Amino acid sequence: MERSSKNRLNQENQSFFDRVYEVVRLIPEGRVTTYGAIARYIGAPQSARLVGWAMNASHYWSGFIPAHRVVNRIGVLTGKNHFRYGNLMQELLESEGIKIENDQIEEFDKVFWDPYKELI
DNA sequence: TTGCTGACCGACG
DNA sequence: CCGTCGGCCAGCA
Repeated sequence: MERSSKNRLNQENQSFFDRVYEVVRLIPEGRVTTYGAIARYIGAPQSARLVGWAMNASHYWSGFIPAHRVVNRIGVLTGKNHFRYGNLMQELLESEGIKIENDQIEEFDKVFWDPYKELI
């Protein structure tokens, strides 16, 4: 049998999901980042969709993962429907001082936190 | 086992 | 300014 893709590990011996969670936990309170930025940072620039999938799976994670601080590249709360109720994601962000209008983060460029720049 | 599908993104036409 | 498409990895039928 060929090696299953299921347990494929990258060069740092961590699964793709583990690396995603690691970065998400580093997002400062009151800041947000994007699926694509995370994907780029962990060396898989074309795997932005998987970052979203990882957020979906993060509900089963025991630790705290601030999935609400991850939005799409233009600052829209595309993942809001995956939270326990409709506007939980927005409430969490607003409680951290982020302003939102029609699922769009206002002044997105000011709260955007890019791991590719902030982390070395 | 194969074959979708997804909280995305960039490239094309 | 649209719409569409390929790609990446994991999970499920």
